Amino acid sequence: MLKLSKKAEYALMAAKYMALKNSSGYSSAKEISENYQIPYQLVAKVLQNLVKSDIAFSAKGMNGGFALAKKPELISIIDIIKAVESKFKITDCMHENGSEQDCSHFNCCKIKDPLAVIQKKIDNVFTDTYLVQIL
Amino acid sequence: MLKLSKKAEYALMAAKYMALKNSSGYSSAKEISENYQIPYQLVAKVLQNLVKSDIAFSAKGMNGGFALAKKPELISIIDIIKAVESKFKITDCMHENGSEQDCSHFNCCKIKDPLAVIQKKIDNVFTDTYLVQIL
DNA sequence: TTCGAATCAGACTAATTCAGTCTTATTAGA
DNA sequence: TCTAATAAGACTGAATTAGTCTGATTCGAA
Repeated sequence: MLKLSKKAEYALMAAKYMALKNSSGYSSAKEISENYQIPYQLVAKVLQNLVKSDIAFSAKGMNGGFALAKKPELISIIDIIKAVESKFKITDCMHENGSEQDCSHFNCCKIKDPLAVIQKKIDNVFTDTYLVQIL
Repeated sequence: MLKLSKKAEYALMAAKYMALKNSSGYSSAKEISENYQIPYQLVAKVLQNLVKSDIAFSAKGMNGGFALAKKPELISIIDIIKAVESKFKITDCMHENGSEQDCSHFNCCKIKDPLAVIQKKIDNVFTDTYLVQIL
């Protein structure tokens, strides 16, 4: 319960790798996979997600790879995690337009509002931590 | 990801029910189940867990049931959640005596320490919220 | 003293989620 | 044109979670 997914962990690790490599060229998925002992396919997928969210960019072909799009001081880890995990909430209903679809208790729920307060505090924990702090 | 379990939700709801009922006798599992639309067996199990953790006490037999052992101002919701969920960590290794058993990366992990800081902050969010705040 | 309403406990099942693999396509440089 | 890289999605197996079922125990009241 309340666990981060492997995808989220791998995304943080990959971002860290690229940040440490700094501006010295691209990091390939294979390179990160081998250095940090992460399954190749998973790192590759996670890196693609980072590109889609404009946290990193990629170059195809030989000598290609991935690199951060911004400085580590400017990348909040909540953005890294959200790039790979859409559901980042303590309950299923905890999003805009939450409805009975998400939870049969939606209309009679006794703890929705207090949990929303807690959700906001947890969001802040991640929002206020930047990539540079995990290097 | 990062979701609370149903057991945790039900525990908070059950605690809230008992708190609202205040000192006017016992609340039976059936009563809570019907009022808050929670499966009977699950509420019953959750209530038993609360008793084991000294958050509530029980009375068997007819007219028996459950009641809070302390005032809602004195019950932190982290205790309610921990009563029903032992794993309350963002990673498997995030506990005393974490080892290679928990995660094959344990000895080479690049993000363990920063995640421990985040874990502590999340713990504080729950520790600093009391039952009285979710009534 | 017997019956019913309640707690207590644990095994079991079904559903969902998650981690990881496999396969194939695409791209660009040597 | 060959090779090393990204890109993308389907598939599988494992693990977790939600919920059910069954039965035992306890106490009070009729």
